Amino acid sequence: MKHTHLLKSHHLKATPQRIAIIELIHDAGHISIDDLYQSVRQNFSTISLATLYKNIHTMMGVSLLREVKIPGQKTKYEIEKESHVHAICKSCGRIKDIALNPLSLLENAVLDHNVEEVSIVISGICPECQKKDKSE
Amino acid sequence: MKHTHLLKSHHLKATPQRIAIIELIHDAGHISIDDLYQSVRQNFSTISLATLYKNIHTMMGVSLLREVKIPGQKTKYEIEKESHVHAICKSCGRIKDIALNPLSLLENAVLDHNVEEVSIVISGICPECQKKDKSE
DNA sequence: GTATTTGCAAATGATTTGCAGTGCT
DNA sequence: AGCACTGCAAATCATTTGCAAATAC
Repeated sequence: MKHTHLLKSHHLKATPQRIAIIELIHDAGHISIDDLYQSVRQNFSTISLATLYKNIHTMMGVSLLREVKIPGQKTKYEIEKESHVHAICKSCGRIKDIALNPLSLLENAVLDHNVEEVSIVISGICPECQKKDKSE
Repeated sequence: MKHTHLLKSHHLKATPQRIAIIELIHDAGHISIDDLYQSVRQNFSTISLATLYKNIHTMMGVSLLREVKIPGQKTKYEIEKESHVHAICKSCGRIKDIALNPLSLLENAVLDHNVEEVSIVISGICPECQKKDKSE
């Protein structure tokens, strides 16, 4: 499936490089710049890292991609979708998405009873800044 | 309070630089390398970034410090303590720790009803690797 | 006294920028 | 046609390494 529509719907020009980038990130699930670069190069031997970085930032700007930062790993990127948990294996390094619903969490985390570390980050506007914004 | 005992209890030599580093991270809660460097320099004008990095890695190695990676921010470091949630304000950038208990979560997240994004990462050993390990 | 740590300088790695040429719509 | 995108090279920022001198225990 060509991901042209994903780009168009986010008001970005659908260049072949971008289509390839999305295709690869989609297939990989989560991918680092290096791995992405190696893969894209197989179809676009002349693509530059600069182009990759620029596109990734452009796509993050329109909420098409999301940065995944994990302790001890290089930054990875994923297609933005509904909130989910990232489960990392300390042995093989693979990342698995777990849906945010009780059954799925139970099956994956509790029943496998192998969770060693949890890192939760939430973001929003803190109460102080909410007050400030209103008074401006 | 001198954090000498923290170092000793983790089997690390208590150099004045290390004591200052821990002191500052403790006071700041979460701090980036840059900010830490600027602060430490006020007491150790000759300290080098290399020393900072080396010490931070040494201390992470013995689970005294922990890396905090947040989308869109530089890596920060904190003293390792019981699991907690990091709440980031998108406006002022400040990071607040929220204890992992229902009341605290309710008060901070739900009652302030300002959570825009959630990022959860769990790590452990995946079922496949657990099997592999057993059979080796 | 010895092994570790420090601080410097230099190397490496990651990301960004400027700009001329190209290509999408 | 016009503006955004690409790719190159160079710049910048982040992190690591090697090594001689200093220091904790």
